[in-house]
Amino acid sequence: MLITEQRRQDEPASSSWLRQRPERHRDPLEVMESISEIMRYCRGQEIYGRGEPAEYWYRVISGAARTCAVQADGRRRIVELLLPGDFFGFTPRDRNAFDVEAVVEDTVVARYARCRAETLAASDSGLGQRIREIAFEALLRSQARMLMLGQITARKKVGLFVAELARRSPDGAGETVDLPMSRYDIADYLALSVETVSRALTGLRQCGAIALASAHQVRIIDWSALKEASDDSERD
Amino acid sequence: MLITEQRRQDEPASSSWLRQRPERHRDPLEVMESISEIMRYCRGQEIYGRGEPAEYWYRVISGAARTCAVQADGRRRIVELLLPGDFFGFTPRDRNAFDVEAVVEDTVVARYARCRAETLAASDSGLGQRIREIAFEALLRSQARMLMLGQITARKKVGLFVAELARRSPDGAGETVDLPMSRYDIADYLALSVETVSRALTGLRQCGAIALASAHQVRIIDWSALKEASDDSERD
DNA sequence: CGCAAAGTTGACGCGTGTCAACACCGGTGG
DNA sequence: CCACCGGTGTTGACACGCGTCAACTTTGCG
Repeated sequence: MLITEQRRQDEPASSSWLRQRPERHRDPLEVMESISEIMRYCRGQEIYGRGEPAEYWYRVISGAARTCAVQADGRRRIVELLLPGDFFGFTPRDRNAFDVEAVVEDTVVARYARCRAETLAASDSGLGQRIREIAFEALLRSQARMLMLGQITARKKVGLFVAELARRSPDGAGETVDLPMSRYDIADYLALSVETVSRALTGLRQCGAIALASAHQVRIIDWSALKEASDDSERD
Repeated sequence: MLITEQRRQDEPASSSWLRQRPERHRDPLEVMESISEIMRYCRGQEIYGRGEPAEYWYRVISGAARTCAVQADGRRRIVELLLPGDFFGFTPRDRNAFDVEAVVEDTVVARYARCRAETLAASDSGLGQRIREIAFEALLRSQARMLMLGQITARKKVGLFVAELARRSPDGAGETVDLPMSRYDIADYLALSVETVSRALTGLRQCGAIALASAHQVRIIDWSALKEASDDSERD
């Protein structure tokens, strides 16, 4: 199960965003809070850069962040979208492989000095296991995302993206989702052009799958139409 | 305990496939060999299935394996291509998320009972750290693969695929690579159709980037043309 | 009010999926 | 030995969806 699920923008500074484990055992992660530093970033601000020494592990507290890469042809690609509860900064080397930037204003992040965290994990095997589990979750997320990327039609990609965002959004499977990112971000995330993302969204709207309150507020109307958005039927 | 048949590939040293760590310290993974069981699979045979209890971690000794998923529209997708040295079976839940099958005949795999491995890691923090590191590597591989998937043209996807396979192939960056898998596998791996894969390969051949000895033997001629295969110049 | 960034919509060319036909290869049985 | 067969790989024809370029509208901010 996921640890996440819990975050809300307006959580107080405590560690209430840390999902409590089932009753009698506390989450081993709590011991890592002793070395956490809270950082706050502006919209677009770099959290760390590619090639820098990987000195920290991070966790999103509130807001959102993106993992960016620039490929040979100059296109930017967004490798990961990081939401509250997500860890990042995991790398097998001693240098970071990608840039990470804040997506929204006042993105708050906890960071943990890597060497100190490793030391903690060495003496607390429960913590070590928990971090492995978190890494496995990140891997599974990445693989699930790959399936999304492999979709043929743009409408399916965008539909699955909105659905996933809704599933992970604060109120669980609520019907309204807000897209914290710009169309450009979505395009780079799904390996599409901005125009195609825009067209896919209006297409989903015309199909009756979603409604767009504002450009960043999506209300999901027909959940199944969203996910299986291939039925090229309607055209209002 | 109970390693019956060591992989018979002409490995001289007992665990030469185990990456030696720098100097004075042995790889912590070696202690995990005490609980390894060696398994052998036929071409196409299932190693484990989606939804089964995740009881083991695995490592490819020789041969190759693929992580498969079937998406809603019935298409098969290959999520991971597992080559010798790669670990798999990592999942945050208690059930496997995907199917894994052997790609080539006589694929040999070591498996480690998950609970026993966790116990070992709990008492040997070096091992725990090493496993985290391996999980981070798997994550990085997955992310690198995503960048490959995000390429626009099929020729770039296939070119990068061949290049990566060459880089990871036994003889390092040798000039001849053999594709252990069928065109169908490549297609499902790159989210393309079989025909497009075939066309991309002949396109690369006509561009002078590669030569095809047989259908599964690729000789790399122009390395840069392979990677930046977008210059839509020649057409023999 | 005015400017710039972000988002939308249209027109058009090209790459890829699809369907189809064919070539190639290994195995089987007459 | 050859005929037959199924699986695999290649090539062609065609339609459609996406990228690109362009123009316009909307939003946000001073």
